[in-house]
Amino acid sequence: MSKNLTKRNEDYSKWYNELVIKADLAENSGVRGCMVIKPYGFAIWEKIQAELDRMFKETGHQNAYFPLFIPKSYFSKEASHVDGFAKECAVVTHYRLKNDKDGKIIVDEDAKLEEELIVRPTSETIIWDTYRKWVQSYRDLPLLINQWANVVRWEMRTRLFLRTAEFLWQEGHTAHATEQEALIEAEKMQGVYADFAENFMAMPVIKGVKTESERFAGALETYAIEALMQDGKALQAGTSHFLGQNFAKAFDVKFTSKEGKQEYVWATSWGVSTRLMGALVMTHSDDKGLVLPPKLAPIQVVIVPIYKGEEQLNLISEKVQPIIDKLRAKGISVKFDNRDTHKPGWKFAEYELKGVPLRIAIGPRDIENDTVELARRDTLTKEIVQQEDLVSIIEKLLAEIQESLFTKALAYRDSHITEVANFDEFKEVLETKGGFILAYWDGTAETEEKIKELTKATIRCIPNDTKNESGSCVFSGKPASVKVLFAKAY
RNA sequence: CGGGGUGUGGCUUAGUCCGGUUAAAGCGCUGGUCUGGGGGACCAGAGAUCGGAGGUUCGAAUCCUCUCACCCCGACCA
Repeated sequence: MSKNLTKRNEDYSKWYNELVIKADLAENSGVRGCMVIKPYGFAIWEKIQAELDRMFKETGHQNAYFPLFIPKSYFSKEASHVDGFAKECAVVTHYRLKNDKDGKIIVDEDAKLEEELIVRPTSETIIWDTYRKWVQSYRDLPLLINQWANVVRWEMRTRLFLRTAEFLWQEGHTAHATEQEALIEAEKMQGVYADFAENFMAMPVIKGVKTESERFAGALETYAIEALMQDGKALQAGTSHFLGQNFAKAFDVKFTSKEGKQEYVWATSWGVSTRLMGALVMTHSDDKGLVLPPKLAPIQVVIVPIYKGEEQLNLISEKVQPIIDKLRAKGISVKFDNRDTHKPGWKFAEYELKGVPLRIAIGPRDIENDTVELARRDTLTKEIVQQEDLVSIIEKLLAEIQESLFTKALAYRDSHITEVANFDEFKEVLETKGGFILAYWDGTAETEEKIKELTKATIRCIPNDTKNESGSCVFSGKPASVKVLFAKAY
């Protein structure tokens, strides 16, 4: 491992790429655009999954699993959906290989599929084709299903976690009897995502709705949570869609209402992906490596012994064991790194790189004084504490770190929402300061497109808490009734 | 998919323009000794058909042709 990470202010993008690899989160694979998620990275993802899964179930959802392959005919039933994904689909055309005359493995042209299969870029079509059979009466509704799966979107340019050709995610797909209920569901899940982002990832997000051009292919409304990264670029961290009756109509999913009438069901879908890993990295980490919020850190506390010779190590191990037991009893994950193959200094740097929130160092001096050295990853501060106070201090500190990461990220985010009144200011802020720009927008796709062309900034969302005010559009000067958030985005 | 670039031990690179001993260095790896409160030192080792195929030549990492892969910048996207 080379010693130094590129500094964030030198090259943020390079810093990110290096960090993901050096912190052992993921690496590129032999397959273009596809990553290998390494054990440490996957452990974080598992924590994200576990918590989200709990939240989904708490809000009444059940998990299920639908196929990886989608028949092309299903896919083409919803027109705008096809338009949105057609350009990035992997297609399975054959089902057999054979040896050619030189002994090379080739595709067997005789084994052509009657109907080609799309590798799912998302599962709306196959799920709605299934829901048709599941839904007959209003009594079968609502249908509240989630699946954890991988999906494939054939991206031209990929970056670990932020955009990969294959990624892991969850996709919720719900069916409701009324429009109102589906709308509430879509908004509810946006709230679940925001809650998760802020309380577990310690990442402040803005809840809002997407403009028509940024909307999911096939949705009537897309609710999103938008986060701000340290380099001033926005990142869409989760989306929840109100699909109206589009998929119900395309797949003929009807139910008999209480009144005995045949009606189409109302739909939502919502998802977050391994992209959250990228968001997590870019929200908190620093030039020394990852900084993980305690609630998602695979290792919350690491203990590094400092010793000379086996005898001292044994003595320290004895002292450490009750500490480990007490911490584990409190549900805190602890690693005692007693490897003799690495030096303390090396380990310190290693765990800083990996973002372990708290580090305990314990050596002969501490044994004498019944103390340990306790170091915080987020502030890089160290203090000497008495062993008897250790567990309660750690509990408090973990909570404090979680809180402080959020507060710090929030302060950064809030100081990077800049309201502008005209387009010169807009460009000025975008170039010099970055972040979100709050401005009046006339509501037209033309304006949105022009601004994107000229500045590369897009409308990230119309914030939920926006007030109905009137002003003039930052670009066109035409009357405008909403303020929206612009930013350059990942 | 358009423009640019790079492929040399596990990693990062030098050497390529201008062909000529046994392909070089740092990191990492293995063994050992000393060490141990912030990536420690020294000694001794292992490890490369120079991305692949073909060609030119007495001789190719170096020149030519083809091919593959990856990276960066654009268009597209969670």
